[in-house]
Formats: sequence, structure tokens, C-alpha cells
Amino acid sequence: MAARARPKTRAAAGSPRRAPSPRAARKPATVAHIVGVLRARIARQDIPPGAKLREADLAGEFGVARARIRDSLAALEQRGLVERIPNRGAVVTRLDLSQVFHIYELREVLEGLCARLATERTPPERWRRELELFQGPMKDLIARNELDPYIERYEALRRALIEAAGNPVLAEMLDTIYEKTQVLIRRILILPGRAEIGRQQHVAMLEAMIRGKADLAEQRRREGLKSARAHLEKFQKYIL
Amino acid sequence: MAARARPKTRAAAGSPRRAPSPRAARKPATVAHIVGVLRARIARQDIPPGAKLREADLAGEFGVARARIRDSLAALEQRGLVERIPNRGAVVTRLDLSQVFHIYELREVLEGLCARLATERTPPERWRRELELFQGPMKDLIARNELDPYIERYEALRRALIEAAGNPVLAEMLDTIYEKTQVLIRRILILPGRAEIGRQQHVAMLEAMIRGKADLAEQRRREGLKSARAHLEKFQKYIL
DNA sequence: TGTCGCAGAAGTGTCAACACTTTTGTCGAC
DNA sequence: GTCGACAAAAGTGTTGACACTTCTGCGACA
Repeated sequence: MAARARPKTRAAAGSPRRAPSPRAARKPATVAHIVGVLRARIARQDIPPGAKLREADLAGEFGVARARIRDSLAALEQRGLVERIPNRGAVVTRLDLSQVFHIYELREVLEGLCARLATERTPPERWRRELELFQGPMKDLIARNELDPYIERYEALRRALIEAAGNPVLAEMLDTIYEKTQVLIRRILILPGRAEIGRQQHVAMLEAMIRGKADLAEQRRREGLKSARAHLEKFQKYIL
Repeated sequence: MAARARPKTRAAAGSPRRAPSPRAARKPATVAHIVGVLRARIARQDIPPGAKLREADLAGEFGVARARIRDSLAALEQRGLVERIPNRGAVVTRLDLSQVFHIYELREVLEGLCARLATERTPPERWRRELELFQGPMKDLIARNELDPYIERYEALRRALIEAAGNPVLAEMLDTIYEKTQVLIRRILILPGRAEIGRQQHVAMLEAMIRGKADLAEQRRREGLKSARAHLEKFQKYIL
């Protein structure tokens, strides 16, 4: 309880040490916010792999002290999005081919698990809309090569599955590895025939989910990713 | 340039910031080192869940500036071993039951993958020593309730499998989730019959590996963890 | 003309002091 | 005697300055 009516002492005379900045009191951007912005930039390749991130620049841009930028870079390093070399700064990680395959091995089992859990923990009807989407409109999008709307809906399904799986630790892991390969999505989808194959596999998985066959859904998701990996292997020279 | 005749403060009182210590200049403990020490303490419950970690104390103990301790705590927070509450400090995470089950769901597929990859990427003979160990000596250790040697060898096998799987991303993930449940190992092994069942399941997995049956090894590892989870569910009130 | 060395610049790493928040202990009013 | 307010203490958050390392450009020498 405590209620305590906090003393409130501190009216403090509105002269914070920071530049007054009359309008837009501009709260000073948390580490979480900075990390989010930089993640997005790296994913969209606004900052290309190999580029250097200079602390002073970022501090200026976000209007925070360098220390906070350092914290943010440390967080990005933990996630594997940048590498830091002592006294030389932070560099956007350049993902090499072997790491991509390692990640696909993981996605295979993790997204398989995700499909199984989502099936077990959600009423089957939940997935009918998604199935219809992938059977109809998505097919057209692929045929007409409209990648962006396709990707958007694909990611929506992905998020829905993770949410339905109801396992935060799994969600965190999928997030971590997904953001590393996000840059590849477009390049993979252009591979001859890949998008349509992927769509069919999603349909197969969703059908299993609607029939309540959790293990089958897992198996089909795994097969889907396995075949994606095979495609990647075949065309690797065009990807990286 | 700056010239600036630096206030010079520091020569004062012959106390350079580091203890003089003529030889053995005691390098000042890197973040990695501090994180390692704290990880170990948390795993062994030298620092119990819920305990507060005070920055100044740690800074004094390791002989480093508080900033470095803060970096270390941030790293531990990322790994989920401590929680930090603004202005109130870092507290060792208290793992709740639901998270434990979520982690076991993950271990099931991740260690399954690990077993499969290890089988595919290593000559079968590699595992014969381990099999004999688990068939013979380990059985005795369990019968005589010598937990510590048993755990030591169990972890050695675990490390060998991860190493053999040759997937660094997987290794990193297993590490992350394993250290969170490490504190439970002893409590689980005491459960009636659990240790012996686990041993038999390891034997079954190793046999599959020696026969080169990667998928079978994966399946058996998954079954092993599934049954461990079931055990945990049954006796959860004695564990947490 | 090419190369090596050496200052200066630029950028990261570290630190100690200061600012702010929460907690704790004490005193007075009811 | 209990509750509530206040002040001091303890601890965390933030900042700017300083130290150190690496990179870059210039000039001397072979």
C-alpha cells in the first residue's frame, strides 16, 4: 500500500540542465527506441552491411549522450546485428553464407514447433481466413509479381502463428534470427518458382492446422523450410 | 590541442586510479570476465533469485569503475538472468514455472536438432565411448546417488553434442536457455526414478547415433526431453 | 619517385563528479 | 500509540571531460 503521497519536493523550477528547447519537450529517446530505429534501418539496408556506426553522429542525431548510444550498440551487438572492434567502432554485420544456412536449420525446427503449438492452442477455425487468403488472393499476387503486398501478408501470418503459439521464449528467438535474414526475403522470393512453392507449402500447413493435426502441421512447416533451404543452396551465388 | 592545462587533479596524492601493484599489474577485469563470474554465481545460487546486485559493491569487488559494472549488468539483463528496475537496481530473475515449461518446449526441438546434426556430421565411432560410459559407470553413479560426477559427465556429453553439431547459432541459443534452467538440474535429478530414465534415454539416443540414424537420434532426444517435461509437470510443486 | 616514420586528427574507451529517485529513519500532530 | 509528513541517506542514472588507440596525411630520406 504505502500510498505515501510522494513528497513531490522537486518542483525544480523548470530549468532542466538540458537545452530548453521550448516546444517539443522531446523526451530523450530511450535505448529501446534507438535500438528499434537502428534495427529497422539495418533490416531495410538503409545502413548497408559493413558500414560504420559512429557514436558521436548517432548521439547528435538522437539528441542523447554518447553513453546511451554505446548501450544501444551493445544491445545490437548482443543480437548479432553489429560487430564491435575495440577502438575501431561498430560495424553492421555482414552475414555470410554459412550463417544463413545455420539459421535455416534453426528456423526449420523452431517454426515447426511454432506451427505445432499454434495448432494445439488455437481453435482450428482461427486459420480458415488465412487459408483462404493463401489459396486465393496470394496466388494472384504471386502471379502478378506484386512482392510487397505478398510479403506484408506473409509476415502477418508469421506474427499470428507466433502469437498463437503462446511461448514468449520461442517468440524472442524467432525474432532474433528472423531479423538477421530479413534482408534476404526479397532476393529469395525472386528465385524462379520459389514464391509459388512456398505458397503451396503454406496452404498445406494451414490445412493440417484446420484439421487439428498439430504434428502434421509441424512436419509440413519443417518441409517448407527445408525446401527453402535447398532452393537457397542451389541459387546461392545469386543471393549473396 | 586543447592545451587547457588539464586541471591535473589526478596526480594528487599519488593515487593513480589503479592500485600501484608494481608487478602483476592486475588487468582490470573485462566485461566478459565479470559477466562470467556473475553467471556462475547465479547458476550456483550463490546469489539467490530475488537478490539485489549493487553496482558500487560489485565495482569495489572487481576493482573497476561503476560504468563497467553497468555494462555487465546490461549484458546479464539481455540474457534474462537479471531484471533491472529503473532507479531501483538489478535483481536476479526469479524463474517462474510457466517459463520453465516454455523452455522445455524449446529444448525439445533444439536439442533434437543438435542430436541430428551431430549424427550427420560426425563419424559414428565418435560416440562409442560415450555410450559405454552411459551404459556402465553412469548407471553405478546413479545407483549410488553420486549426483555431482553424474552431472559433470552429463554436461560433458552435452557440450560434445553441441560442438559436433557445428552450428554456432544453435550453440548460442542452447547456451542461453540452458543457463536459465541450470539451477533446476539437481532438483530434477532427485525426482524418483528420473535420473535412471534419463540415462536409458541417453543410451537409446547414442545407439541411434552410432548406427548413423540421424532422424532417429533426433526423435529419441525429443522423446527424452518430452518425458523430462512430463516428470516436471507431475512434480512441479516439489521443484519450485 | 617510392617508402618509411611521425605528428596530428578522429574516434572509441574510461572515469569521477553531479543529478535524480527511492528508501529509511525521525519527529510531531492527532 | 499510530499515522503521516519531512529530511537525510543510499543507490541508480547521466553527463562531460579526459585517456588511449587507430587512422591519415605530410615530409624526409634513400
